[in-house]
Amino acid sequence: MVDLSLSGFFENFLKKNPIFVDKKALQSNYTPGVIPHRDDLIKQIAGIMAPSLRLERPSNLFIYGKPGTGKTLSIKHIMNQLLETSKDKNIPLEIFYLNCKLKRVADTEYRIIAHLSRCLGQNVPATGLPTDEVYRLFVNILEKEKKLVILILDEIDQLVSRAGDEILYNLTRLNSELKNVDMSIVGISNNLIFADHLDPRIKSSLSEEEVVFPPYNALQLQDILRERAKLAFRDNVIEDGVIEKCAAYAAREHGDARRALDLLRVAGELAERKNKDKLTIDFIDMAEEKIEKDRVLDTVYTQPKQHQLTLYSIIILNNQQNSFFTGDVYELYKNFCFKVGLKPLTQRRVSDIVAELDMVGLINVRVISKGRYGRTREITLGVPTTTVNKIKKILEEVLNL
DNA sequence: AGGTATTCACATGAAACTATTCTCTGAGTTAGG
DNA sequence: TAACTCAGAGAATAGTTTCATGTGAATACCTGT
Repeated sequence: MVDLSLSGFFENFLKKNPIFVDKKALQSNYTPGVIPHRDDLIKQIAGIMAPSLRLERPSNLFIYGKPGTGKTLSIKHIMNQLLETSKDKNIPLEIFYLNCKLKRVADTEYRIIAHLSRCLGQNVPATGLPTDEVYRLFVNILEKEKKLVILILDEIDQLVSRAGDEILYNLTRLNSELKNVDMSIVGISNNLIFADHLDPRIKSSLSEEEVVFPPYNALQLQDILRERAKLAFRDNVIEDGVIEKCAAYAAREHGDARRALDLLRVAGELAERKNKDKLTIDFIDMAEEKIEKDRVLDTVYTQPKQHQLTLYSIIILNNQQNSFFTGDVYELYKNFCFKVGLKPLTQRRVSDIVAELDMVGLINVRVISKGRYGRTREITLGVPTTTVNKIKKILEEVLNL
């Protein structure tokens, strides 16, 4: 009986008119043919990069902009164009794009150099070599022939916060040591004030040129969404007002185009799952809720055990009293450690964990001074109550409490 | 009353330590000539 | 003698611990009126 109904289900699924034509167009790794509302910026950057085609070293460039403002997309676009032209004209130009956020790929000095060497065909072990040895290997293989290298470091702020700014210093210095090769560096940062606490020497040499990507406004977001929706959805699927609402939601969150596209895609998926052949406005709200919930549950799930236990203690405390502090959390946390058979960490560490949980947005934290009674963090949960219960369940399961 | 000093309970920083993963090297072992 | 095995040294890295210093305001303690 079961398989009968199921095969019917699948048949139905295939028979009905799909909402999507090409869902890829809404996914975050999709590279569109046109990048709306970024012409000026792209031209500006292209102008800065252009000397590379004459084998002159372009100025180092720094690009700022909030997430989802088209930085990466634009620079990749320019990069492809440059490479194409250089190939046509036989210009020895190489461009490396590195996303420094990627864990275990490009988030330390060693790894960046090792990765670059690998791109050049030099096999470098993941560990075991001294860093300067890796530098030597890199320089050796790089200097084999005369050429121009452009190094694009995406999310460079992550790199610096993780590994310090000596890397950048070394890279700029490396450039002056290279004989055969000219290298210029393009740094991309989500953080607008990132460069402020950089060593001034590094800052001045690195940001010879600066470009800022402003957030999209709601109208621009609408254009982007329409463009992509045309590719992704079947004609006449989207009800009036859907695009507008989607754009409005995302514009509220500092004009993040990626978010807007996600919202539209998830809304589409929800509509499809409900067997609807129209994408109506209320799916946007549902999508918003679902995205947020998925994000939260996913972060909870991927936290290390100690973090999970800390979070669990916070949830329990939150149920018992309406205001509590680091010390309370630590006491309860120790209890749970004992119950679960985990070795408790020091208060110092737990204090950092609390800060980390705040960073990922699971909790909200405020440093307050209670005068005579010390200075501590006041902790509140940063997720809606319905989700909290779900989190609690997950944690109890994962930690088998 | 008004002003200053204390004091609490952590926050925040820096350095040192630990465990793990990995390479490289050279000594010892083995198999084949 | 060449090929192989294996232990030990040395590196990078993530996650902690240890030690040290910082901090904001409620309270305790003065002081002169």
